[in-house]
Formats: sequence, C-alpha cells, structure tokens
Amino acid sequence: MPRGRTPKGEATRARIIAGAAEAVLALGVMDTTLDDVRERTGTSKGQIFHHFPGGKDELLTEVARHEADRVLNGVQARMSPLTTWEAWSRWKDQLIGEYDRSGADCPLRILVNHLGPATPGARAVVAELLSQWHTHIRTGLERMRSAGILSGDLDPAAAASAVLTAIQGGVVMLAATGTTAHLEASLDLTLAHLRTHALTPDRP
Amino acid sequence: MPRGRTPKGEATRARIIAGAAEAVLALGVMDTTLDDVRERTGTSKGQIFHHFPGGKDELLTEVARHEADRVLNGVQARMSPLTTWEAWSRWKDQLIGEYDRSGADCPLRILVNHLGPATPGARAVVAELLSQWHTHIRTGLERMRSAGILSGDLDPAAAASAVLTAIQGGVVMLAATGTTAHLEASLDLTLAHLRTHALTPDRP
DNA sequence: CGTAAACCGGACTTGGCGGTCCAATCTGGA
DNA sequence: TCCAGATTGGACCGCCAAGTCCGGTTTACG
Repeated sequence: MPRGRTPKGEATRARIIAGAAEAVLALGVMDTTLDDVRERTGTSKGQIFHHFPGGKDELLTEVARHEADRVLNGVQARMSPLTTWEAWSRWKDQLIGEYDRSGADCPLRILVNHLGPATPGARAVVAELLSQWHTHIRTGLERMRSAGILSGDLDPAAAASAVLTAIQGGVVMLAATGTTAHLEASLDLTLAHLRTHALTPDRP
Repeated sequence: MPRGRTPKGEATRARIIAGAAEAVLALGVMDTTLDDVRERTGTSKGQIFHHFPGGKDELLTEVARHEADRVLNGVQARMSPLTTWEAWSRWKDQLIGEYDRSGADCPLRILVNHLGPATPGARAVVAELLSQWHTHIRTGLERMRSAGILSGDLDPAAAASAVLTAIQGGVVMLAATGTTAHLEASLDLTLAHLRTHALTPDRP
C-alpha cells in the first residue's frame, strides 16, 4: 500500500527546489543543468527524478512557484498598506534602493522572462502572481478612493496595470542597460500622475 | 593574397542572417539550431561557419543588429514627427493596434529579453538601440517645449525614459498574460501625464 | 586562360545534458 | 521484529546540436 512521502523525503525535495532556484538565479534558466542542481544540493540524479517524475519541466515549475511565493511575500510585506501618499512614496524609494543594491538578477525578471515561457505550468504560476499583485495594488487605490483622498476619475484597475507595467519595464531596462534610472523615471511619472488625482479629505 | 568577399558570398551571408532572424522570431533564441537556419536558408554548415567564424554567437550578434535596424526603422517611420499631441495619440493607437495583431512575438521582446543577454555583442547592440530610441523621443519632447506647447516643468529625458519603459513593460506583460490591456493602460497613463504639462501656444 | 582564393556541401566528430535503471539502504507502521 | 515501500547513489544510455574537415566548384583578377 502507498505510504506517502516521508519527512526526510519532503526535506530533500524542498532542498532540491531551493538549490535549483539558487542555481537558476545565478546561472540563468537555460544554463542551469540538472548536474548543477545535483552538485549544489548534495543529491543525485536518482533523487531528482524520484521527487520530480516530470523531469526538468516539473522542477522548473516548482521553482517558479517557489520564487513567486518569495516575490509576493516580499511585495506584501513591503507594500502592505499602500493606502496613503506617504506609503506610496516610501514604497517607491524602497523598491529603487533594493534594485540599486541587488542589480539585475532579481527573481522577478527571471520568473517573468525566463521561467514563464519555459513551461506551461510556470506560465500559469506567473500569470497568477501578476494577477494577485495587480489586485493588491488596485485594492489599495480603491481604499484611497473610499477614504476620499483619491478622485473617482481615476480607474483603479487601469492605474494598477500601469504601476505593474512600469515595474516590469523598469526591470527590463535595468537588465538591458544596467541602470535603475529608467525604472525610477517611470515610477516617478506614474506616481506623479496618481497624485494628480489626489483629493484632500476636507474638501471633496 | 586576400581578395575580400565576393558579391555572391555577401548575398549568402545576408540570406543566412535574414533566415536566422526569421527562425529566432518563430522558435525563440534557445530553440533555434544551426540546422534550422541551414534548412531555412538552403545553405550548409560549412557556409555558416565560413561566413561566421565565431559560430553561433557571432551569428546571433548579427541577427541582433539586423533586428535592431528593423525596429528602429519601423520606429522612426511610425513616430517620425512626435511633436504634436495628435501625433502622440495616433502613434499610441497604431502601436497598440500593431501589438494586438502580431501578438507577443515582436522583435523587440526577442531582442531585449533573449538576444541581448545571449552574447556581449548583442547586448551592446540592444543598448545602442534603446539609447537611440530614447534620444528620438526626448528630441520630440524638446521640440514641443521649444514650440511652447509643453511646459518647462517636465524633464524631457525622464519623460522619454518613462515612455520607453512603459513600452518595454507592456510588451513583457503582453508576453506573460496574452493581453495588450496593460500596455495600453500604461501608455494611456503616461501620455495623460504628459498632457498634464500641456500649454496652449496662445497663453504661455 | 590559369590559378589562387572565395565559396559550397555534407559527412563526421565531440561533448554535454536529460533521462533511465537498478541495486543498496533507510523508515515507519502493523 | 518485519517488510513494503520510500529513499538514495551513481553508472549508464541516447540524443542532439555545435563545431570540424575536406574534397569539389565557382569566381575574380592578371
């Protein structure tokens, strides 16, 4: 009778995913081989295919899930209360600072540009991540509208799309040119435009 | 004594580049093999390595150059006189329409996201393309400022960065989600913000 | 012409990577 | 304790794509 995974096995499986994610981040998706993962995690081919019968595709999908969780958790921790103008401003500074420090090897770019296209499963994971992120931003804007500090003229969904797109574009430009200037310019302009629709709670 | 390339050789070389570009667009960079190129162009391995001694890397760099020229020519043809609000508006509609039609397989994405990282030479080509494009947009904005229809408050360089970034981000979102909605939202917001700084030539 | 170089074709070599196989070992529930 | 099934190690296989080689052909220049 099938007895299910054992804790030890589960741990190994997790170690493989983490190590693979590390390798993918360091080497890129296409240049990461199963032997890289094997060596980095102190495992063997047998284990990899035992825990991921679907082979490399399945592993990459799991890596995508892993990274997406990481990104989203980071996002939500950082931009939890994106419901005041000060929060937006702080959030932007923090984001820029982070990319200034870490450079172009961010999980987001790998995820959206490389893991996404690699397998159908990963594509779904990426779509889900973007969707959740979009919802998160949109919800913040809607709250601001309810609170009377944001004009009803602004479509929260469209604005959230624009913010998300600015980030994606900025990351791409960072990767291509090595500078965060474009990311910052784009975010600045986008946020400035949001502020264009600001209301003071006093006079509606 | 070395006699230099012959016209026939030059033609073959060009055919190989064009065919490779086609293949890369259709199959993606990583899935394009030299045999694909060979078959598609009716040539042979010997020819490929005769004309590109550097192998696949050199060929991909040339493909990048080829595609960059195409993109930039397209850009300049389409947005030549980006110096009036009507021109901006028309340009945006045209861009969206084009992406709606052609989907995510645009040269721009391939170029920036796949060819760029592939080889150092291609990276330089991409950087140059982005730089020229940026200059083109910035120049348009500067002309508008001189013409008195754009406020001096707006930094043309930063605004150009934002436009470029919006396009890049939009293309990425298109590839990831399959819809041009994000591209459109981002461009709409960006252009709306530019218009925020509009002046009428009458009253400065 | 004649010949040296440019051009062409395609069989062949090589290396690396995904994936398989199987024997050995561990683990947990009855 | 006992043993079925989970886990592990690592040798091995097969494929496929990059790159090599070389003999034959065409082109350009004197």
